[in-house]
Amino acid sequence: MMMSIVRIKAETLTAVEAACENVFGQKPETLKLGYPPKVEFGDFAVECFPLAKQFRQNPAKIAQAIAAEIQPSESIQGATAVGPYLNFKIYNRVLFGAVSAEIIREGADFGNSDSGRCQRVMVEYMSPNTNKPLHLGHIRNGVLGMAVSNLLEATGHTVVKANLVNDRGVHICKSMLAWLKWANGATPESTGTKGDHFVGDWYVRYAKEAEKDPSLEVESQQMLRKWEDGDPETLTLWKTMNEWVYDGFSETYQKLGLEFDVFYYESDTYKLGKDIIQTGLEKGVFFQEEDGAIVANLPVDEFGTDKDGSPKKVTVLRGDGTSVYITQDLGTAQMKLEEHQLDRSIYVVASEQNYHFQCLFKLLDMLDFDWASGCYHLSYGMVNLPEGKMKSREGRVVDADDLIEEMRQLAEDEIRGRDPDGQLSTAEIQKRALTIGLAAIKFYLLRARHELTINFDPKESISFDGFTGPYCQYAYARCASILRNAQNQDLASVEPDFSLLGNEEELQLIRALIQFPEELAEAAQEFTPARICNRLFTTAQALNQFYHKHSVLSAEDPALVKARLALVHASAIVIKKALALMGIETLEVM
RNA sequence: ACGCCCGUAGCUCAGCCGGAUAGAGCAACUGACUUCUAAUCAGUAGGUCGCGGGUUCAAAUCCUGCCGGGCGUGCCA
Repeated sequence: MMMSIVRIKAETLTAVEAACENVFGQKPETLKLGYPPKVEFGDFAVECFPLAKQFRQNPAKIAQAIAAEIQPSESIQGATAVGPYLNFKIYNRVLFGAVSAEIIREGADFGNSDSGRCQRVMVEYMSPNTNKPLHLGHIRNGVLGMAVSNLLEATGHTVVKANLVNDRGVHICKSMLAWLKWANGATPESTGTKGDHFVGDWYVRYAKEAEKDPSLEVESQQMLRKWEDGDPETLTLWKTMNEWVYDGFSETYQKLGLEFDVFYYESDTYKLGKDIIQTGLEKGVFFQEEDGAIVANLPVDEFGTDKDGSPKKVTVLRGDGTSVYITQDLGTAQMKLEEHQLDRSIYVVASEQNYHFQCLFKLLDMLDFDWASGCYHLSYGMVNLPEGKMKSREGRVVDADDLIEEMRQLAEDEIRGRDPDGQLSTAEIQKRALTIGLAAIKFYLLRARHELTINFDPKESISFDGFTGPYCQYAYARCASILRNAQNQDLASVEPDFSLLGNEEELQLIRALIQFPEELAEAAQEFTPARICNRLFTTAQALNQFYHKHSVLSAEDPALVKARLALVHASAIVIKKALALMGIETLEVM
C-alpha cells in the first residue's frame, strides 16, 4: 500500500494509542492530531490535556511518558515532549516523498473526498432582475455561489446550479413603458449598447420622468395588469426586452465563469404555491383574515410577538388572491425538490432577506414537508460604497461590466509595463489581463467571510499585491516556470532523494500542502470559500519564501534538484486546484 | 422594542466546535533584482482581541450584561 497523508496521520495516532496502552493500560478516549506552531518543533502534534483528565495525571508527565515509549516506525522518526504537547517528527524521506507523490498522482483531484455521500444539492444563486444591469453585489453573489458549488462537487455532492430570474413585475414594466414612449424603436443593436445596459438605461429614464410626472406610476401599473391579462402586444415587448437583457447577462456570466444548469423564471413560477396555500388552510396552518388575505401565525417561542402581544404573522396570499414573494417561494421550493430529487437546497441570497428565509423555512416545516430541514439560506453581507449602500435608482452602483473592464485595464497596464520591448502579442496581453483582473476581483470578494459586510472603495479596494488573487497566480506561474526550465536539464536518470529536503521553508511548504484536504472538507461543510482563500495564500506565501531562499534548478545535488522539483510540482497542483475552486484561472506565464 | 450579523494593529481581515509567544495583507520606514519571473522576499514599527462579569488548569475563542455599527421586523422582491 502506498504511503499517504491519511496513512501517516493514522500511523501517528496509532503510535500514541499503543504507547498509552503500554504506559496506562488503556487506550485514550479522545485524540486530536494537530500541528506544532513552528515547523522545527515537528510535523504533527498531539495535545495531552484530554489524556490528563482520563489518566488523572499531569499532562506534561503524560507527554514525557508517551514520548519515551514511541518507537521509530515506517514514517515516524521520533516524538518529543514539549510541556503538555507531544510533537512528532516524520522522516523527511516519507514526508516529502510520499506527500508530493500523492499530490502528483491525484493531480486536480487532490483533496477531493466523498464526504458528501453523493447527496444531490441545488445551489440557487445570482437571481437577477431583468430591468437593470448586474452590479458588484451580483458579482459577490455569483462568485460565492460558484465557489460553494465547486466546493460541494469536490466533496462528492452532485450539484445543480440554478438561477431564479426575476423577470416580471412592475419594475420590468417601467423600463418597457419608457422604451415605448421615448425610444423610437431603438435597439441594443442600433445603438451598439449591451442589452442589459440598454434596458437599464430606460429604467433610469423612467425614474427621472416619473419624478416630474406621477401619472407614469399609474401607466406602469396598467401595463402590469395588461401583462397579467396576457395582452399579446405587451407580452411581445416584454419578451423582446428580456431577451436583450439575457444576451447582456450571459456575456457577463461567461466572462465571470458563472455556470447554471437550470434557469427558473418568475413569470413561470409566480403562480406556484397556491396549492400549498390550500393544503395549509386545510391543515389549519394558514387562516383567512377579514380582508381576505391568507396568513400564518409564526410560533411565538421562535419569532416573538407583535407590539400588541399577538403572534407575528406572515401573509402568504393577498386579499385579492394574488401571490406575494413567499407564495411563489413555497411553490418553487417544492418544485425544485420534486424535479431534481434534492437532498439539500441552498439559497445564496443577501443578508437583507434573512427574515424572509426564516419565515419561509418555518412555514415549510409547519406544513410538515420533511425536506424543509434540507433548505439552507446561505446569507452573505452587503457590499457598501464609501457613500453607503448601493442604490441603483440613484445611480450609486458599481456596475459589474465597468468594474471588470477597469480591473482588466489595470492588469493590462501592469503587463505592458513588464514588457517594454513589446514582445507580447495583443491577443496574449488581452488574455492575461482579463484573467488577472478577474482573479483580483474574485479573490477580493471571496477572501472575507461571506457574512461580513464589505466596504468597497473603488479607489483602493482591489489590488494585485499581497493577499490577492494575482499574488497566488504569480506563485503558480513561478512553479510553472521552474518546471518548464527543468525540461532543459538532463535529469531523466536521476532519482530524487527526499531525505535531502527538510529546511524551514520546505517544511513550511509541505505543511501547507498537507493541510489542504482537511481545509477543503471543512470549507465545503461550512460553505466558506474564504477558508480556501486563506489556505491558498498561505501556500503561495510558503512557495514564494522557499523560492527566494533556495534554488531548485541550481541546487548542488541532482538528487536534491529532483526532490525539490517534485515539491514544486505538488505545490503547483495545490495552488491551481485552490484557485480553480474559487473560480480563478491560472496562467503559465505572467 | 425585538430578531440576525459584526466589533482583533492606522486601514482591510485571519484565528472563534477553549490549549504552545494573538497572525497576515495594505499603508509607513529600511534593505535585496548579473541568480529558476522583484505582481516577489527580508527587516523595523504598530495590540486594554469594544467594555464589564462568569465558567475553566487554560478564554480572542464558551456563557452573561452593557456599549458601538450594519441589516431586517405580514399583504415590495
